[in-house]
Amino acid sequence: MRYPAGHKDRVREQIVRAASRRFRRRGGEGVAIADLMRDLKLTHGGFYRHFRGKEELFTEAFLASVDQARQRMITAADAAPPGRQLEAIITTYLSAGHCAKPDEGCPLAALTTEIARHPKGTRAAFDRILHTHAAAFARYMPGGTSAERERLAMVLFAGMAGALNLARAAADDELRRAILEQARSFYLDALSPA
Amino acid sequence: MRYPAGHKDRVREQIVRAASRRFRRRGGEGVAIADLMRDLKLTHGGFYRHFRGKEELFTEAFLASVDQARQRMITAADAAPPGRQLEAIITTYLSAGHCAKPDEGCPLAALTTEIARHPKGTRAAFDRILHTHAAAFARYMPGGTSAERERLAMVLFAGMAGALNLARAAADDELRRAILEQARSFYLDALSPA
DNA sequence: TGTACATCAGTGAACGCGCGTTCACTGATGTAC
DNA sequence: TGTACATCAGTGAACGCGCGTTCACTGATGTAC
Repeated sequence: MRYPAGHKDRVREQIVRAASRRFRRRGGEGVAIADLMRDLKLTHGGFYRHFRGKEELFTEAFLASVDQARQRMITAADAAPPGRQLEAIITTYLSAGHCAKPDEGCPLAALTTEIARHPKGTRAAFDRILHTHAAAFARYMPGGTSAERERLAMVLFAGMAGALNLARAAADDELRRAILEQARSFYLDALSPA
Repeated sequence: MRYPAGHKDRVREQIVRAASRRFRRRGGEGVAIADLMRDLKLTHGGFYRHFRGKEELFTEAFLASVDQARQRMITAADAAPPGRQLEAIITTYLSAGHCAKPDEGCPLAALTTEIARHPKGTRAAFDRILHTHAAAFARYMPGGTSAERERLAMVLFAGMAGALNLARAAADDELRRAILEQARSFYLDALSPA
């Protein structure tokens, strides 16, 4: 073969990684296959050696970015002192840094609205990753059964994603800052074991 | 003139109303001017007698739908018994009916993510309507100064919008129902004057 | 009162552009014999 | 070992389509005289 063993897999991974960033920054319809491939020093024709089409890439990139975001967030949580992991999750998620970098940030914030408009197959994959995601965070949540804590994690992340999106939409820096701060104190209060 | 007085204003209003529904259902890039005009038994060329372009329509339709959503929500709140208005806001917003009808529902849920990707002019208009919106709901919020209650209203609506979007993205009906229910009890608890 | 002209919301063909996808081709390497 | 052929990731022209926008035109009514 022309290329060394593993070459194709590496290229595919690069496409997925680059796509996951672009999708988060610009949304599904704001990303062109040709631009994406050009960034990787490739041409658009080769794309179809790796994916059936754009929808497949979107789904795969979304799933990959959820996994990546989860790992980062759990790393941040576990770096916190015992008993303060949930606090670390909330303050990290609702930080100015996360707000300023949608392309490296939580794909639930950047893409959930449009996933609601995607075909059912994509949304079924969404259900599964959402479950995986929430299950991983359930242990940081207060409350009853693990199923309850899992649902609470879903609602917490959904709520924080909503606040992050609102902050990102704000044109005024001071308004953005105020939204993030208010959201941090709201979710910290709401989930403190009072 | 060919058309009676007030005709142009009425047509413009119809365009804005139809657009606001389509934008909420399909997103900004999912709406074609020609389709929109065809629904109103008009042709696409006439659109430019009313608007400078699609961006202007998007902004105007968004603002109009926020006003409309606010009026509906305040009507629902004020129909509740005294002391239970906030509860009415939360249960109405997070109802299965609202979840099932994005085109008639809250534009903050349907469009905030993509507004974050719009030009600064659009986002400045967003800041103003957000302020108006939150100020109108501040009186239902618990807590200190009116500025604090206003920011709390922003965070509450952002959070509920996040939960609504998550529920809309879910492919499974049971998951959708569970997200809405968990979100209702979470926000009710968090804001009950405990 | 009648006639010529101006107005302007709406029409629909046409333009230009972006973009997803297809396809014949390339060329380096692997394999068969 | 050498030669002919197969493989296949990547190339880039081309196709088809949707869509935002422009523009010359229509025709009913208002206005000037």
